[in-house]
Amino acid sequence: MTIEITKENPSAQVPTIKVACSSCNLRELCMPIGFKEDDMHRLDEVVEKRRKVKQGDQLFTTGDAFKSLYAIRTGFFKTCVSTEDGREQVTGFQMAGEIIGLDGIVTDHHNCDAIALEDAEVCVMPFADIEELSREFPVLQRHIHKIMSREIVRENSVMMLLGNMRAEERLAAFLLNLVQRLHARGFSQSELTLRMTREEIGSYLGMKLETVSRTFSKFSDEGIIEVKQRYVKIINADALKKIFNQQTCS
Amino acid sequence: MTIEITKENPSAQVPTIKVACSSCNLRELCMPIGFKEDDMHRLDEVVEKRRKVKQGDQLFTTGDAFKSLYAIRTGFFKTCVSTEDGREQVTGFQMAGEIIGLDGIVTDHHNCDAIALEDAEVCVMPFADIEELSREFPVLQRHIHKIMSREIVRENSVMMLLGNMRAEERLAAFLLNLVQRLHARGFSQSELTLRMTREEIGSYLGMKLETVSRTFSKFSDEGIIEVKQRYVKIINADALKKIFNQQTCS
DNA sequence: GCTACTTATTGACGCAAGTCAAATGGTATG
DNA sequence: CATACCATTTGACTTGCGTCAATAAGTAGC
Repeated sequence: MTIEITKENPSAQVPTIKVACSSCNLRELCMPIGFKEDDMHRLDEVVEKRRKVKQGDQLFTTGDAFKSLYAIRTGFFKTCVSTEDGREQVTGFQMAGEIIGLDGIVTDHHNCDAIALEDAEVCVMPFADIEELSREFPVLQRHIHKIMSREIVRENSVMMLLGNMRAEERLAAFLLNLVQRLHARGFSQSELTLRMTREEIGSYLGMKLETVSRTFSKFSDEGIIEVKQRYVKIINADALKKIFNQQTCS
Repeated sequence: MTIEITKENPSAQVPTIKVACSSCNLRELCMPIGFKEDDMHRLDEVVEKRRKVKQGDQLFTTGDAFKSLYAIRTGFFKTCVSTEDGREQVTGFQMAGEIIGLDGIVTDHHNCDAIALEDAEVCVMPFADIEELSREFPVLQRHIHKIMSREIVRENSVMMLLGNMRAEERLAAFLLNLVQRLHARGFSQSELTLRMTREEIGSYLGMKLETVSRTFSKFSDEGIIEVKQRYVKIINADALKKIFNQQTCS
């Protein structure tokens, strides 16, 4: 039995209830397109239940048994890995419609931590079910492959960022990527509220929080952006793109 | 029809000839274990043909249509991405038994260049066939998923390297990873011949070739390794591991 | 074996980003 | 609404690595 979750029925949003992808407004972000109407309801089987994660709590942590992938329904996450001596590397920031947990497939245990940066809700998708259904539906199979490939390609460009770029380029790339993803979700193309601290941005971009702060201030002084704590407004997107793309001088 | 390729029959190793995974000595590296004897021969269908790539040549390049994954049979590759202004980031080094091309799935076009660092031979595996067969064989399906997940996890640790570690730690990690993979292929645990230049190592590790060279010399002065151009001998693996793991002082 | 070219090593110096530190602004808690 | 605690900003100083440059060691072509 499937219970439709709507804004009008918020009390239905408890972890143990069956939920439907077929009626989810994020479907086109996390599910394949081109499904037939009939098959769509088979897809609903993938989502076992929903789970709420409070800000600051972990969805999973390194070493946890891997059982499911998670589609973010609401909220914002960071994933990170740590060295033995406690240094932390943020490996990504994830928002609604994105899938986390792929790191766990290879060893059957998670290889990073996923932490909610704001109160969040995820769809729990048992990986065994995903595999079974994707044997039946080539379009789902292809979709899963694309999601994993996309993550590989994303990480390639982060490596480029970390290996070759200077602080200003990194932050410009970061901001552009963030607004672009937010825009795809119906938010503003020029304004955003950061869900992470300067330290977390710095960890992701391979720089110290002071350098992040200074670079924000520099962009602000140059009239490229407006910053007030977590609020950022992009005044001159072209200037940001120019910093990111060429940095011809040097 | 399948023609078995052996050392005794080298003339069979031309690109257009059908080849067999079932008799390949690298099978346990690139193919799933637990296949039944009968099914094993179905697996042979995956490899369409072999392809030779000369040192310095590209197996594929950014923008090429994606059609196949490649299993490296012999030789050594680097994969890299570039910025518009020509800066290059090496995203990985791949050796026999490893799979390249996963970057192409998401957009149906390759998103990096794969270049042979020595004469190489790869098994061409059309992705459509892989997908079809993996619908039939869950063990193959799971294997593909694990390979992609492994790549994601590997890139996570490169991000840690690039974002948090100092030059010595990066090079120590690099050397340890390389000998470990070579050892798994039956080579020495303590000696290796680098297939890449200092510049390529530097690109991978986010440092300049001079810094790579200096760090090699420093390890050599400290008696941790012996270096003569591309030849490297690890004298004190524990010292390397210590540099990589803690770097407690700083 | 000579010439030309690529790769690697080493030194001297400069700078982008790190470190340390202090002040300020925000936010949560009782 | 006062207290405590973070997060952020900014300044002063340090440093690891980059840059530039010269030399040496390999390697390929003729």
